[in-house]
Amino acid sequence: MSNRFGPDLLRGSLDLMVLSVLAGGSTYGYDLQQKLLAASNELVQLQAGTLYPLLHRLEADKLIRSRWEASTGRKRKWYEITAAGKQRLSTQTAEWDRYVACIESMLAPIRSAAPHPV
Amino acid sequence: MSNRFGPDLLRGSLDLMVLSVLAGGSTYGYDLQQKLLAASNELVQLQAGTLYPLLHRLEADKLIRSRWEASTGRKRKWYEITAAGKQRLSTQTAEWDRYVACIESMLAPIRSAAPHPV
DNA sequence: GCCAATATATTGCCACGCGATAGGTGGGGG
DNA sequence: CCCCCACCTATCGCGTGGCAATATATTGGC
Repeated sequence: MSNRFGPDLLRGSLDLMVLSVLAGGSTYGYDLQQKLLAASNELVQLQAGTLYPLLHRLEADKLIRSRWEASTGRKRKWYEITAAGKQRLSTQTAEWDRYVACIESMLAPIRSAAPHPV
Repeated sequence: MSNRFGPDLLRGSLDLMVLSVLAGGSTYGYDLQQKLLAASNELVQLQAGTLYPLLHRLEADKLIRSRWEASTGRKRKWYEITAAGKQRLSTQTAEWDRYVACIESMLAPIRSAAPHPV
């Protein structure tokens, strides 16, 4: 099964989501996937082919940092948000807010156009 | 100059925006571009290479309908939303709402994490 | 020992925003 | 009167990134 949102919707905010989860504490890929699933009320079901390339991109951009760790039992690749990542999270959040406000103002007339009459 | 939002953010909601504008009345491409610019407070500056292919896609999907019209002076291609388009607008709006709620719930802990202390 | 869940990774496909480019029309100023 | 410029639509190629499919290894339970 794939994602409940279209791939296009996700595209704008996947980085934001992942960074925000990692801002709440370090974790590894598979667990991140589960956390997103839970935090989104089962709506964001990230595929492995989406998740891992994304993490690699974020790491290449120095927004996150990784380390192989076996102390917790199984060998897993733990990710941690960097200072640059936190900064990006902040600017991305601000852009997200502007974006939502923008769309909402465009949808306003539609919404008030009585979908169900008084 | 390009769009003020990244291409990825736009991707999820461009259809929604265009349909919502057209739901407010028929118009032609160039004017739609200006309307979006104005309605978004200059934030959504759609390029021609984005706008026209998008309109053609929406028309191919029967969500909008076009007609060359010269009665208003210059020859322009007028677009009108169809019944299917209105229906799509409605479902897309609902999905948008779920999407925003989802992201907002993920951002909530970040926002409450004292960006500026009490 | 076998199987399912856990865990990471890669490849190819495809959609689409964007920059660049092109072509045509109409009106106002020189 | 003609030229320029704003207007208006269109297309091509590029890069990005989500996704399905696939591969591979590990661990715990039965």
